[in-house]
Amino acid sequence: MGRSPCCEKAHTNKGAWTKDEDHRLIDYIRLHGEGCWRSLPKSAGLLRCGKSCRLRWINYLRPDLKRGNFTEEEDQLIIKLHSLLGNKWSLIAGRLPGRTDNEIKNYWNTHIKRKLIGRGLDPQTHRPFNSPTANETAAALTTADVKKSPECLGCVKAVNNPPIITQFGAVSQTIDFNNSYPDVTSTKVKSDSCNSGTTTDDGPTYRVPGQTNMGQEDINLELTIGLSKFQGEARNSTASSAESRVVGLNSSPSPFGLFYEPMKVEMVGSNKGQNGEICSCSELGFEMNSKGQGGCCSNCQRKSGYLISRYIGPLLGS
DNA sequence: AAGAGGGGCAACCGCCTGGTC
DNA sequence: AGACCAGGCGGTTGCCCCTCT
Repeated sequence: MGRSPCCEKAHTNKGAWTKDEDHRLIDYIRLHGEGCWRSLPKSAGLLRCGKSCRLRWINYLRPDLKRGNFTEEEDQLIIKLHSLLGNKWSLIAGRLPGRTDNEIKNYWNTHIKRKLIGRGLDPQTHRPFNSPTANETAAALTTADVKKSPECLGCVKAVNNPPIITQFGAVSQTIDFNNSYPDVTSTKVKSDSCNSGTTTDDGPTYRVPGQTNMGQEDINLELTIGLSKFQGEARNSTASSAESRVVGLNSSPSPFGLFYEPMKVEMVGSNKGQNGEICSCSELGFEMNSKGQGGCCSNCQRKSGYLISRYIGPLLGS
């Protein structure tokens, strides 16, 4: 089945954007907000494809974009994230506020790739070129894996044959589920859509599919597994002095110790009554989104931000 | 000073996914 | 269930600019 073009290509401009076009787009979005990119060009008086407008806004015009060179910290973070996620630029961007997937992708291809090669590392596998297992290293979780199997890594394993995974290879240590998230079992975690061992008592260990330990010692990923600030609060949920507590979970916990959906939070103490949901970003030490309500995360500003924090936040530490 | 070559990056293309009807 | 649509994503292209000769 063919698809109709996203816009009438015969009457659209292409190539570099002019200042006038930028201003029209900015003004329109300031007035009406983002969304409905298909109809935006006509409404804004732009002879552009809706997709082109979206790209221009997201990659260049958005006011919260960070301009300038990448810092050494950002470099290291990108390398870490790429080693875990592969070319999932949008996920990586979700972890770097103010940076876009396109920017990171370009930066990777023009700078970091070369940097790693200079260190004798394969930029795709993050292993030394002479590593005998370099070719065996598969990409980390794919977007498709994540989207198709949001319940737990057990389901992801089913997508990623072979399914038996008993070791966490992206880090230099194995993760004991109970140790990495000791309170999951004591806070009545719902596991309504998957029963493939997410809350077992015998402490199963996991690894990211396709990754092994071999060669990892050559790259100090400095990954840590630990409880986040918010998890710490949840751990104290029985204490009367706690300001908030987890009262429900939309989904099961991951073996990484994260929830796949925003956590439902009941505020107690001085904030009583301001119940809502909290983005997993909070687990990384960020603030709860405004008024504690669910929806778009005020920190990451994008859905992929949720994903990144949900899936690998704890691996990176808070 | 001018042309060649390469790097950097904005923008485009085509495919995928999720939502709706 | 499947067709359709909008939005989103990763890969690639092509232009501009800088450096080198």
